[in-house]
Amino acid sequence: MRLVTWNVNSLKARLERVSDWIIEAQPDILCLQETKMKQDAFPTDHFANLGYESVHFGTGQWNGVAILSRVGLENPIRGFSAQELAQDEEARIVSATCGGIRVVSVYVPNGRSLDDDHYKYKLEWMNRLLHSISGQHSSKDKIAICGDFNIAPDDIDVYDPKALVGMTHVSEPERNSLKQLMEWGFKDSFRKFYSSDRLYSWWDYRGGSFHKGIGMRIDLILVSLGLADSCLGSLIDRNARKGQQPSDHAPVVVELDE
DNA sequence: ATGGTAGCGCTGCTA
Repeated sequence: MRLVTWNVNSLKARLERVSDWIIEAQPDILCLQETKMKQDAFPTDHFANLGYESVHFGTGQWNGVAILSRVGLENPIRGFSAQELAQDEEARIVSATCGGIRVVSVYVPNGRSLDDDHYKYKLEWMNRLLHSISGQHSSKDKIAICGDFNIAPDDIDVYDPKALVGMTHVSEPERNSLKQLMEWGFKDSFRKFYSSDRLYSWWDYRGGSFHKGIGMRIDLILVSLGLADSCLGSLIDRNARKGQQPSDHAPVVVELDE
């Protein structure tokens, strides 16, 4: 089973490109982030024609997360819980059971800067994610948290650790929030297969970062201990970051023996 | 040289 996460940076601007990629790459489950779409603008029928059931949680011009699946899609939940959504809840998490796996698509707040309130919100959001998962599951369950974490787990996941001291994505508190999730019972599926540096999933649009190899690995597929042994391989599709009007993120793929 | 680019939606915010 092929499980993918991809921050598409506007599904409206990227629908044709995303569709072409789906036809080429044949994911069984595809988690999307930054659809930047209202709930009813999501092209449900378009994806159905490609063979995918879907669930989308979107509120408009920012955020927006979705799951596409061709191996079933049950018990979808928009937001953190099945309780009624808070009016002002940002569209950053959606989950569904696909092919026996509880799949969670997340778009973790960026943080902006360490002295910004949005950074506190990022840490709180990560804490809420941990408690949402730990409150509903055992790490022996089959769970995959897929998405744009806006956190580079380690120094090898960024191009220049020294240049990023004092910035978001690499700070100790946010890395610790990710570590807590891992210690509860998740593995970074990509790092089961690769130990080297310079393997990134995001490159700034500005300054030709992609072609200079300046990026970060912030898009992760975390697999629960109950799913970790099923991982057969992983890759980041850098080709999807090339050409006309790419997203600034590349798709991250994991193959599961499921 | 704290610039640079992209998307949304219409002025500046977000990333």
